[in-house]
Amino acid sequence: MTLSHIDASNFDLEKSLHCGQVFHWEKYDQGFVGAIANRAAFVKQRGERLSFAGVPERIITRYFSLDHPLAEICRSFPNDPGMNAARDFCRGLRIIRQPEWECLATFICSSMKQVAHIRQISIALRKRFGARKAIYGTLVYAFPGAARLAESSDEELRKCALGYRGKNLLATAQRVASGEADLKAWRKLADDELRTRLCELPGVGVKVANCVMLFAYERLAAFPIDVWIERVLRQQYFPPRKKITARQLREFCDNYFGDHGGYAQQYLFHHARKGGGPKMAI
DNA sequence: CTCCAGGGATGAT
DNA sequence: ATCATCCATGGA
Repeated sequence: MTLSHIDASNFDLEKSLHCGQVFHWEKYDQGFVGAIANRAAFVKQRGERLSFAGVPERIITRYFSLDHPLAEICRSFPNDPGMNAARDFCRGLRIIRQPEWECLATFICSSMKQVAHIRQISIALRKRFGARKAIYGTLVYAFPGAARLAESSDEELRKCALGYRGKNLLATAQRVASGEADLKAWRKLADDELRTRLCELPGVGVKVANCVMLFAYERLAAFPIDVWIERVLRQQYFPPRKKITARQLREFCDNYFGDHGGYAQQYLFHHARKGGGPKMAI
């Protein structure tokens, strides 16, 4: 399998894969192997040169959003100390374009879980139900389609260590497989309408819906609020010990971070988790 | 509005 | 080796 190379300036592969948006990539040689939709891919980065195998260039460019005007997006962030520190720390981090179902299913499983555990669930589902592919003699697994999971069972899903989430995943898989929930058709919906539809699915609340909007539907303003980001926001933007309702927090985020709030959220999130940024329990 | 089940990894003792 | 902690959703 031959390696191809492209210029990928203002891109950080490692950060983009490890900031909590995708969970199935594994280290291999100097890079990573994983599935992009149903194909096995190898990717590695050396400076501004991105090398890859297994998929054509357009798939790589699209998946890693190399077409996003990242410098412009970062300039649109608010100018405050916390945001500026996060912007510096996360240089090159891009929001990955994930297939809708793969993203939805993974984030249903993410509820009440930490990144390390979501990884295990994602890999377990892929190994048990997904198509097996090989690249450089290494096996990688595509994420199983909704139809495959819909014909599974609560018991079988629970073997993938997802506990009570199995019930929600199964019910949502059935709605997607039956066409009752048409994830592709939802692309044309406005943000609020899309969020409403996603929240009607079992196991999907506002937080998961916003993750799916950001990571699968290119809604770059969607701002998922989890406990991590909530800590960051309270610490950086609100007086200590002042009581702020979830609603006020939501309103602040939507107004303050602007059209690329989802990018700002990822940067704040990744900086807080990995950057030793604001002091918090890790 | 508040309370709490739920599962399994991870960190603390 | 056991114990406490983490945490989104949904339902009481």
